[in-house]
Amino acid sequence: MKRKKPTIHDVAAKAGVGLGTVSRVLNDHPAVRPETRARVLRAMEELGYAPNPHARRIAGGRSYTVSVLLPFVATEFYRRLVEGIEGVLLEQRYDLALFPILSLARLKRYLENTTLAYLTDGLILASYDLTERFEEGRLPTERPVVLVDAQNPRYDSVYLDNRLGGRLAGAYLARFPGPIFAITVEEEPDRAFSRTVFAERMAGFQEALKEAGRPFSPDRLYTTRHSQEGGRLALRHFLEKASPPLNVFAGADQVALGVLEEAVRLGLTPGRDVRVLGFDGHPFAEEVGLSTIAQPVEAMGARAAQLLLERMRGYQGPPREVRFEPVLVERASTGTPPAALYVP
Amino acid sequence: MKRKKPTIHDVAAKAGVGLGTVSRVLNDHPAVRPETRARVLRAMEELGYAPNPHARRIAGGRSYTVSVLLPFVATEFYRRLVEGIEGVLLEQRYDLALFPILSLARLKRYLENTTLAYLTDGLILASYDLTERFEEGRLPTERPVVLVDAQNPRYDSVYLDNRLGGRLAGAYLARFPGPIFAITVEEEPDRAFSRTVFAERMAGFQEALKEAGRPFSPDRLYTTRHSQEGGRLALRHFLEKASPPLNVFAGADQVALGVLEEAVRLGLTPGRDVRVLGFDGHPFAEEVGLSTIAQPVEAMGARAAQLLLERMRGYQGPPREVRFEPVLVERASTGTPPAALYVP
DNA sequence: AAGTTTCCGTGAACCGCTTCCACCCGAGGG
DNA sequence: CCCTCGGGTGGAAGCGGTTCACGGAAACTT
Repeated sequence: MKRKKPTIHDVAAKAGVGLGTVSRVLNDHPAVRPETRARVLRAMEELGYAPNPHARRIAGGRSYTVSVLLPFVATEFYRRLVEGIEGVLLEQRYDLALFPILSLARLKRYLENTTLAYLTDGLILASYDLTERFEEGRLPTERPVVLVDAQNPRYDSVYLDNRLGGRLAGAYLARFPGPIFAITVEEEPDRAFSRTVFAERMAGFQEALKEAGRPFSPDRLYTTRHSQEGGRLALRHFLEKASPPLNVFAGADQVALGVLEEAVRLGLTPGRDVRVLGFDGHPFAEEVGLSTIAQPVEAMGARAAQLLLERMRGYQGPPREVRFEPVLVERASTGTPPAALYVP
Repeated sequence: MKRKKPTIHDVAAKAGVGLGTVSRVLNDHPAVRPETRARVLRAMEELGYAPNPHARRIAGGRSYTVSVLLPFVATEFYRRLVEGIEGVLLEQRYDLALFPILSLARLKRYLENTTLAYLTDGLILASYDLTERFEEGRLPTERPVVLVDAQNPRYDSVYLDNRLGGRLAGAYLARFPGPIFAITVEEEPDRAFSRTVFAERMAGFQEALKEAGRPFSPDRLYTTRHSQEGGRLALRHFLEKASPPLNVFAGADQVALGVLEEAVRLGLTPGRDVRVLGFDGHPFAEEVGLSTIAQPVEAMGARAAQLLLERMRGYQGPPREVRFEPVLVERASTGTPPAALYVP
């Protein structure tokens, strides 16, 4: 005896109101007396009613769902980003569907086809600026689009000033004695998509170092993938070139974590023998006392969601760019910085 | 002047037939004369018509979309798996939506809420046997469910015999002279979900080794994450314990790749100084000449999709278990195996 | 007190599709 | 030659919502 899902009719009957009224409650329409609204809401509650998004889509042209296209990369960054996006969306009774981009072929299907993904009300593109893969640099969709963790003149975009982050890192590490090394992250080679965030971080880093009178030589840069083990290999590599104390800037917290891990394993003291500065400001950085250039990932996600909501509600203005700034967070992994600038 | 999307009415008008006929063509109903069908199909083609899945869902109770819930882990495995699933589904005019499980909270939302995921016609759960997280060991859904890369008595499941794979690896490496090492993969600790595939592989491996009279001591097992760099660290670690030639079984191709990489970097010759055997049989293994225990990932995905299709079409039988067997693929990374068994 | 507004609410029409019943027509049977 | 029978087809009804024209009652107007 399985009961069918309750519909709007059931709710209307139970609350003793008309269909239209229930619908209005559902859509936050103002013309409903508070007590009526309450009655309807209670009926919904009791019936365990939830509107059918397909029906809403079909009838109203809106599905109350947005698609988030994101790289298929399991990092804390995307977890935080989605959390930020979701926070805002849920509050507005919107749902979100994630579309991991496993391959270029998948992406094309997402966009060219009339799949469910494509029938949502808006699109958030994370990290990849995929626009150039399409004609005229525009995605083949008529729905609003917002980019996050990427910049593009044609669409609203929310991004972090990675160069500034790199500069903060450079200026900070320049104050310490000892050689300075850096680790940058390379994407998987088979990914056709290019990203520039890590390159920007390193550029800013070297810039600041140079300005501080401590130019950075390329052989002190180690490139690896976005893994903890990469950081461990990097530290070993550095230790072959110089002896402690040394300073390491890692382009990503996860990699920095590997550096810390390996330092401890080798009997070195983080913050003294090896000073490590990460980039991201992920929760785990705090747990392990990792100094880092923190980026407000959740806030960026939330902002992107807001921009998209505005567009979905009809805003037609020119593309907006929202720039976020990272901040330096000092913790134990860099020890106590010298009061004065270090002069080599 | 943006044209609206064509609907079934437009197609009907253009083809000079009734609505019902177009719908029948759409659903492969047999009662349509071939020439009529052709005319309708041509009209669709010319109009660029694609049926609206929301409308189909609402009207017929079917949306022609299935959800795939999978771990948010960027590995070749899932790329292949999805490819296998998709191949079968597309053929049957089904669409698929991916739902990456970023966190436990997300999973709950996918299942408990009335989100899009939940409104598709069927569910494929990859890798995680999530059933035990719910009451009575059943997912809170009435749609058919198929597990892949996991086993469960309550649902149809498609899985690889990982223990057998490990045994194959053990039996094979036991034939070579020189010490035998192994690398296993550990999942991210914060993931609440447990997986046993790697443990099973290692169990089988040790079993076979023991049977071959070459028992494996635990200190020859290195644990790392699923990264290439992990393989590199492992090899370094092994080289501190023994000198070449040595034999390495890596629980995953990607890790094996790191071993090869590091071997070359250290001036060792794969297949002679270091014999490496991976697990997965991913395309890149062939490119680099990596011997491996190959699993038919695409076929597993395809099979899972077939099982699901049967269920969606009404099959009510008891849960089915489909077991796949891995096979050993010999390539250059293990060199030429001795004709006779090696006797220590 | 009667006419206006404003506020709430109602339910028919409709969104794009599936389903099912009615209907047409030609072939086979008596 | 009339009657079935059944394949092929058309279109109304309905899926679960949104929207909108419309109406009743209360609140303001003169």
